[in-house]
Amino acid sequence: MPSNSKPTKAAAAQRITKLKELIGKYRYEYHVNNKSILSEAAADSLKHELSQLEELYPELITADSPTQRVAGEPLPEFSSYEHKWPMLSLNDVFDETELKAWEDRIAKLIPDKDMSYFVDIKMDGLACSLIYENGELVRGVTRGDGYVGEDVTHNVRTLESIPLNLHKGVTNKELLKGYTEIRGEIVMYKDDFAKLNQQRKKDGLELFANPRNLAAGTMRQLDPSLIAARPLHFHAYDLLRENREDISTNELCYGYLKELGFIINQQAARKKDINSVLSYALDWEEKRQSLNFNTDGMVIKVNNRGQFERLGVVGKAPRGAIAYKYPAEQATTKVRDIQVNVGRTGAVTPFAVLEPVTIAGTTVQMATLHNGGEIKRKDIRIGDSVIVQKAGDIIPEVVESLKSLRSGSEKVFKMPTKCPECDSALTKKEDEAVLRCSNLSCPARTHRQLEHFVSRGALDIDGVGERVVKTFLDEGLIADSADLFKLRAEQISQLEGFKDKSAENIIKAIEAVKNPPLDRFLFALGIRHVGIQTARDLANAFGDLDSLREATVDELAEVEGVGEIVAESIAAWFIDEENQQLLAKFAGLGVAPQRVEVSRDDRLSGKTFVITGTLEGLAREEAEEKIRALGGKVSSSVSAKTNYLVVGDNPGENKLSQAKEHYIKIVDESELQELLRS
DNA sequence: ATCCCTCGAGTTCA
DNA sequence: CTCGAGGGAT
Repeated sequence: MPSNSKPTKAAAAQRITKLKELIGKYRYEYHVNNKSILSEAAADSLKHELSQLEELYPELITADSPTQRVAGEPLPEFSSYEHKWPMLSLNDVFDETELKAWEDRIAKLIPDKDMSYFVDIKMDGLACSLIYENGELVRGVTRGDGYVGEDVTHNVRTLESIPLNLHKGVTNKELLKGYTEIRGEIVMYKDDFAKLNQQRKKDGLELFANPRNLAAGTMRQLDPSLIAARPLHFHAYDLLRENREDISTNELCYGYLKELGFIINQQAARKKDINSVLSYALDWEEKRQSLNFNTDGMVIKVNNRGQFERLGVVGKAPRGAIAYKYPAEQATTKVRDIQVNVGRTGAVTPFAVLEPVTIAGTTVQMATLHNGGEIKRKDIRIGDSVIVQKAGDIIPEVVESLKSLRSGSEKVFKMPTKCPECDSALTKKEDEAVLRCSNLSCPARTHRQLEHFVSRGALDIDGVGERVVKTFLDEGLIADSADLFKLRAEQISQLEGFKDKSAENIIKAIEAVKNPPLDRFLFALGIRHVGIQTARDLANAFGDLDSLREATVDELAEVEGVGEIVAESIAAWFIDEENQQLLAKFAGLGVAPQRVEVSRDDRLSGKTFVITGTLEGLAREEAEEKIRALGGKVSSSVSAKTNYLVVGDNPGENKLSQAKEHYIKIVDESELQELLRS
């Protein structure tokens, strides 16, 4: 959590006031205007900070603090409707210990031997209750504050997944008589959401924030025809009757819901004990990305509905059910500082140093800010409270700064005008976003270039990574990439942390890459705009280093994928005096790239592959290599021209949904192997 | 001139 | 993984 030292009482009081204001505003917008100005996770994070401060200074707790009350207000535009039975919320648990504590609590209250559980995915949508009289839909009501909701009958009638009449074929005919209430969640599927947003992007409209907000926003439209135009779906999870004996277990309940014509989650299942519940929940924590709707956890209920009733209600939540919440993917924290990094091309990129915060199970303390423009656009200042999330589940990103929480001591960050490494001037090209160090031999650039040279995909020297490169540079053993080939084992073994054996190994590894394939060597040189793909195209077109060196800009630009800008950049690199010396140095040390052989086997020619997720049998690079060897192309993003999407473990959501959209063939690893063999 | 596709560059943490 | 820019098709 933010702030590790204890704040003074005055500072805490000030902070508490601001937190209360912001959380209050969030609640108001959320419940009254159905607008989410913060994600639930971010709001939770702020509430957590608030309750921590209140714990520190209990005398600062007031009755109107968000930590003290629970309520919401119905929408003014719709008429309110009082729920016959309140739509309670659930208490949360976050880990095994808390889950087992819940089990202990209910076991004490009901010492039955035959306790089993019913588990379902907790959908991130809009809770809604449907009332049927004698089998006919008469009313739809939103959750509201749990006691009073909004009458959205006209709107729910437009959803195709909501039957206007309960299906007569149900095995329990009682359910078709009298009053029957069906509860469930209205959601928008992720692929539908992506499609809608893509269309809006094309039309230049502002993008929707997330499926839940869009579903909620849609339901509060007063014109039902607008709702019909948006793809919403109702997934049922509960059925309530005056006579509770009509349905004895939740498992049966789900069966009836299905028979009555409702969508239920396929993943819902009965579990015989709490350990099976836990492993099921953990299993879905990993697989949840593959669901077509968002979820932040699982709902666990006592399966027997009689037992559930007997357990009763504490506060605003039933004892017999619990929400097992997955770790949030968003949290709030503070920006301690903003610093900059100099990259291989001299690009200066700022990043935020954050108060460490746990997001989705990992501790985050840094996040890139991309460039000065980004900082300005998001108005991020040193000392700001910010919302941080993991983009694509891996890379942390600062979503926004919470301006209303500012105390006035925050500092505006200015991009430096001089290189932090070598003090040279920084320049920015017209309408380019990045700032670059003008000094071609800036030590930071040399350093990063060397790291690139030895990296995977480039020369890939075994045992030589970032750490070792830095040591060699600092100790003055090398000044450029060619110097690596001059190294002797005695020089290395003298350094701290290296033994004779490891020094030998490094020398061997360096020797082993003296004749790299031309494409890798070109890539390793680090010419601007020449990545591995372009390096490959160039290697294929020119065959050897000398022909490439002598090529004119026009000749270079004839290569597929190389245009004027890239051609100029390549020619300029070879003309540069220092680079010529470097190449001569390589030649003198016996470093000679191999000509590339063009493959005869072209069974996959004309086919474009994209890989997502982790493959089990072969490394990603190997797979790419094999596809290329057979004339296929491997691209990094899915488009209409992609032929196959190879899906491994933990696939990227985006690629998957785009592939589905373009009806691209999706293959798993074994199917890929099959393609490579046949 | 405009759109779509592809590639390069920079990035975090375990 | 995401963003933005370069290349090429239309």
